[in-house]
Amino acid sequence: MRNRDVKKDQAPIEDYLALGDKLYLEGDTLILDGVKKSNFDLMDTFFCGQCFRWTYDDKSNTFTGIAFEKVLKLEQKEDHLVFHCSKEDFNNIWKNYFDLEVDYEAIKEELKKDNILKKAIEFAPGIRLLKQELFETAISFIISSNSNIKRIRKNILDLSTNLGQHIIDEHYAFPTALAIAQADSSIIDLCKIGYRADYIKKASQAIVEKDTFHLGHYSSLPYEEAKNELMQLRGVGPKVADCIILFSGISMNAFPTDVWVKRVMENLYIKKEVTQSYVQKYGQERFGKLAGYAQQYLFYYALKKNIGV
DNA sequence: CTCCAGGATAAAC
DNA sequence: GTTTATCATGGA
Repeated sequence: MRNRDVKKDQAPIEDYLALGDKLYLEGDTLILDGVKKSNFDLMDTFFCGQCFRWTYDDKSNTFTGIAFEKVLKLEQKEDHLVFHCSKEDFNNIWKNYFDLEVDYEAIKEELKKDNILKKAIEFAPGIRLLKQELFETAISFIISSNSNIKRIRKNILDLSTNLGQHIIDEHYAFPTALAIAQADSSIIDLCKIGYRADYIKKASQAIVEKDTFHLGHYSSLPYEEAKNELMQLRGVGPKVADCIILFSGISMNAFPTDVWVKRVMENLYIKKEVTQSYVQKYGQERFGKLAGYAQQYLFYYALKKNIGV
């Protein structure tokens, strides 16, 4: 950063009451002032397993990601974030993508009444739940099944490079449903998705045929109905459906239960071995409307602390 | 070499 | 309705 005093003298172009922050224009960047790692940590947010298209360059201390057909570069400073984007893109895309109008301090305060969650939250208090594009989320988590995060990231990068629209430099948008539905199998095979290649192609074809595959439709449905409808897609079972519901922002009541969440819940809460569906319902009932947030804090905590292994 | 990875599917119980 | 073998690929 150049000179904080200069920007402080300017009138903020917008207030963000949820964060208690203000947005300033500075050259061709935007400054979101008053953000500390304790309430928004880019590293933990991008690498806690909810998304797969962000990278970090430690030489420039810059995060680069692609979403909604836009490339964004970000920097985290001591008390502010630097957005390399226009005011229009910030307001139209990133403000919602980063969930900036939701008060995470209130959410964390509520969840920290639970002593176990308190430890998980204090381990990574800066995680925010991204509102990701519905189709990208669906395909990404179909690919995630029985895989690992490193490989998922490469699969999605390859898929975007081969089938997505070129944006700038080496960056490509996530492919459209039509692009995957019509893609030649030999091109998808280049991405080394394995047996999931058939899943994403059939799911994409079904999505192209549907006129209801959009956020508004699923958000208008009760959780169970949205989940059942998503599970009609090839490659979407209960866990993947919950990931789609949570990470695209359909409902924050979802509690995706993978091996790590199952382990941490069995070890720290339930104190015995149970089924996956038992853990999923238990989490939803225990954490209610905040189940999705609780899940992500617990998942990351379990993953990094190797709980239950 | 075997085992596992943010699971889903079809088939068997 | 609930368990179980199988699925393609890469890393440990």
